[in-house]
Amino acid sequence: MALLVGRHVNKIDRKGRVSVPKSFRDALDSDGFAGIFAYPSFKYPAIDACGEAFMKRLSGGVAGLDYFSDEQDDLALIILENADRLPFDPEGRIVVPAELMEHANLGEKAMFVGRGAQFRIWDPQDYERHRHQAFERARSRGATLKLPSEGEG
Amino acid sequence: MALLVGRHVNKIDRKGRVSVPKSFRDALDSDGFAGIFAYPSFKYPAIDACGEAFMKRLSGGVAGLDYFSDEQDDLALIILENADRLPFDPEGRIVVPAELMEHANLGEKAMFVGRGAQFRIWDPQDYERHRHQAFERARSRGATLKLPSEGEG
DNA sequence: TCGTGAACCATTGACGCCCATGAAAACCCA
DNA sequence: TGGGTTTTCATGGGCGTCAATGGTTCACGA
Repeated sequence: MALLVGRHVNKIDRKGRVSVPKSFRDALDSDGFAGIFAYPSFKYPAIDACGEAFMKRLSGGVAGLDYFSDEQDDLALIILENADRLPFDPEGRIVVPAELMEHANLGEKAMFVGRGAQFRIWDPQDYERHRHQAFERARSRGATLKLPSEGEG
Repeated sequence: MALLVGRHVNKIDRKGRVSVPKSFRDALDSDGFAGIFAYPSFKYPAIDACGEAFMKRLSGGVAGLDYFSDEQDDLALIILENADRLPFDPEGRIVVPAELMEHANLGEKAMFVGRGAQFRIWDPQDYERHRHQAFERARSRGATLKLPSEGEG
């Protein structure tokens, strides 16, 4: 699947509709279902989202996932139970359920943040704070990154 | 992939477009996506950039968490979340997002600096200062470099 | 009949595509 | 080796298309 990257701020209209960025739709629509799966993030006031392929990895083989450490089974279960299936309308928009709106503290705008195979939806201001903090932590720590060797990616 | 080397200064036009040096485009266009991925550098007022293959290594590293310590995981996330996918136009130019323009202190010109598998984009004057400092540091430290043996490239 | 939600249509503004120009480097041939 | 020619690359601007957005209509269930 094409990588989900970049940040896009879109408006949430009076009906609760938001356009999913075109590049995200393109990356996801090979997944079989024209829409996204969304569930509340554990660590942040944000919405985690992905396409059907990734969701199937969660539901099918939690065992095969390195993604989550010790409590991976529990987490996958919680994700599945809390996930919403949000189809695109003909213009590529979704309707964000009230529960998720509240969890992510969403108001007039929603920021879509690409994370490779998934993406997150934040309130733009919350994300800006979160990002700034993460940046500073990494900088003050003098963070370095060891990459997997070529071909393993 | 061919190595990215050399320094090139190109002009940023009124629309925010810059030509990516031809030699860089040639080295990257075997990556599957005709364009670059760009994200702000931690340590410098500069833009880090790479092709899709390199970005997928990062994305893969996040998904296969084993490769990363906690710190490295954070860092990879920050890179992924801050990355922009910048496609070439038919003339081989990209549009630099306002946020990156600001981070790298870019004005009328952009300097592309090859770094092997990636490259950086600097304001030409900032780079000159940075380069001078790095030179001095290395000299005063008596820097040496241990190379991997042939074949481990 | 009324309320809810989804499909349809219309607007606009940004972005990508196209062509034209200029400059520089590579190339060719005498 | 030097001059002339050709190709390629960087640059600038105009224009068309499409993505994002807002409103209205239509279908269906209560």
